[in-house]
Amino acid sequence: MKNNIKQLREVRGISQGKLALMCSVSRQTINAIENNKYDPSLELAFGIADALETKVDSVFKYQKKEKKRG
Amino acid sequence: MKNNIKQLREVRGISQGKLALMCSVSRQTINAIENNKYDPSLELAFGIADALETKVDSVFKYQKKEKKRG
DNA sequence: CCTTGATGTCAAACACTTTTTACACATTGG
DNA sequence: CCAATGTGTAAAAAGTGTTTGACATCAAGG
Repeated sequence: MKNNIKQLREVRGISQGKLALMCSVSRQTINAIENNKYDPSLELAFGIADALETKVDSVFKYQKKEKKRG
Repeated sequence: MKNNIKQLREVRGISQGKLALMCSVSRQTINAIENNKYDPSLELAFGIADALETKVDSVFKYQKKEKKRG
């Protein structure tokens, strides 16, 4: 799964912390998702898309699962 | 979160079991999601949308969280 | 009646997501 | 220097999603 949260965030001038507030999650959660540590829950994916005024399908793109490394 | 998996499935003549196979998850998982026991992971949401030849935003609609009852 | 396929439900176990707390570095401005 | 803001990272604990195995109901057909 890849996402363009960072780009969408930056053109809107929203920090990770602000986006976290808008989605009611921790700043670390947004940071981890942006950096592909893990995928958000479906609910949070909708929250993020909503905060960025776009669609889930526009923020996230599915791609074959990448195996986790060490 | 609500979804129209059942309707999308039925117009395509796909059973819960078949959809489960297409998504590589158990039949119970599809059943539980259809019956709003819980929301799928984002990855599975994409898998379901894909199997039903539509978009995540078309299959699932976000709505205020419903508190769990005993 | 018996079998088969589709659906609904439960519980235990396991894997993954999220929170919390804490520390690090860079930049901006007093 | 010191404070504030934005970002990256880590570990433990809590919460959520998924699998497996089991059992129940309903409908269709031998």
